[in-house]
Amino acid sequence: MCLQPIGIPSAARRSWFRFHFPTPPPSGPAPQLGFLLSLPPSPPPPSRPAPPPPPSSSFYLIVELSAPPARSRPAGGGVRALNFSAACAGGRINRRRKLGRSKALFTNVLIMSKCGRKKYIKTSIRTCFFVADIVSTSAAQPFPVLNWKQMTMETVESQQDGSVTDSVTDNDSAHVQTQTGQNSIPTLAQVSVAGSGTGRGSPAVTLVQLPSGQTVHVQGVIQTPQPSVIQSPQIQTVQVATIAETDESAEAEGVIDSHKRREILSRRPSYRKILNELSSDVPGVPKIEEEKSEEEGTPPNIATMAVPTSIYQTSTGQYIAIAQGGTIQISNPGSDGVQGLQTLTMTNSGAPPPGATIVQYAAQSADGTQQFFVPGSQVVVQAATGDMPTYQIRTPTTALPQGVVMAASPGSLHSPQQLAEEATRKRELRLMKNREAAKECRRRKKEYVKCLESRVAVLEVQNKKLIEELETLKDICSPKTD
DNA sequence: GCCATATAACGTCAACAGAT
DNA sequence: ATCTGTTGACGTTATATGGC
Repeated sequence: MCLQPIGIPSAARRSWFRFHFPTPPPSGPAPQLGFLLSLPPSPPPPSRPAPPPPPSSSFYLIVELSAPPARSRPAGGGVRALNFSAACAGGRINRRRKLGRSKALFTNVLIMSKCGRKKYIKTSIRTCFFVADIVSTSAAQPFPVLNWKQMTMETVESQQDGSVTDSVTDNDSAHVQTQTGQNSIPTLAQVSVAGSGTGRGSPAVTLVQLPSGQTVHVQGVIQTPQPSVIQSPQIQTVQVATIAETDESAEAEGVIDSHKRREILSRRPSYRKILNELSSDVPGVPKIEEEKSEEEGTPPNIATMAVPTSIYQTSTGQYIAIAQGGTIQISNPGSDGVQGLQTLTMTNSGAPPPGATIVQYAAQSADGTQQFFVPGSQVVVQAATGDMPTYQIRTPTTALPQGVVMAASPGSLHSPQQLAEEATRKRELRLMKNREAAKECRRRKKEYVKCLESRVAVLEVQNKKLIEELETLKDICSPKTD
């Protein structure tokens, strides 16, 4: 299964992913729906089917739905499914009415698709619905390894009247029939609700009934298909140890230690730091890119301004072009020094797409003094030499362009009006940057939380296994009374 | 269908930390 | 000292959900 972003513009408020199955699901008679499941494990999955995973005593059930979104994904719409599992492709998981609002209670489900306003029908599984096996919880690979698995889903008819709407009864349930590898021995697992927390933030408890009759409690079942980057307790331990080693003065040790401890507790490391630290430890985890500037040679006789950071607001969304070493070449400056054709040379892919109309464009020079605002400009691909495409930003003006403002350095500002304009521009620029920063921060936080939840789920399963093992060993070792 | 509530994402502000 | 990035807090918005 490949994970691809659905065609949502970058300015969209949600990130949605659609799972594409390598083969279309067999169009067998309902309710038996067979399809092939794959997840991107590390290393990359072989062409299906993958070797059967080792037998495991427990698994996570991750429920997702079919029907692709009918329209652009609305805010909050269907998002509830994400509360429960790792990704969503549209549709939703219906909740049982009598169980309150807690997202903990998404486990007893019917797979349904919205076919109209507040009308839901049973639907075939087309996009994602998968069972992930946890096959490894070792220290070297402490996170779930998700394997390919061929599975069959069986929907259960409503025992009431068969109509599947919002009024799902308590008897409704979802059955997942799994077939591992070539064995094709169906094992039936029933998922039912075991918890009843209804408050915000109450833990999700899923009771998974295994074919053997064994039940497994799974809390906070969230799986990320990519390698997990949980901050492990070991890393925290190392950090503390390092701090302790740097304190050489025995006298001040207590004071400094407590001070540093306070520092550590007062503000935890940023998500970027955490994930980057982990990415260096966990191979295959992409690093969050740091901004670097790199010098570019510039042709002579062209007015050139280094652009450490450029921000574009185009008609199709906002783009932040981190012009790493990029330059803005004013190849045809007008009398104001800006009017005319500007050529933006980018060294990364942060530039707006060709054809995008720039609503707002702000560039700051290396010394932080000059800014341009060129609304209405258009991005045109001028040339693509090597890996450094060149874009032209065409201003729509004839005479002095509307909205084109060239701000001189602060030292040359005289009137209060100019100062006010400069302050306004700076504020707008900062707001724009902060807007993007907040978005990025939220994204990192979400990733971080997902990882933590995944870690919790793994550790709980591991804990359960260890308890079982302990009980078994106790039984073996305990002296027989009779 | 209406309404209250839940949820997720957003924008902004402010505080803080680190870089310059 | 100043600038800039990061993130918690807060209010807003849009939508789904559930009860009536």
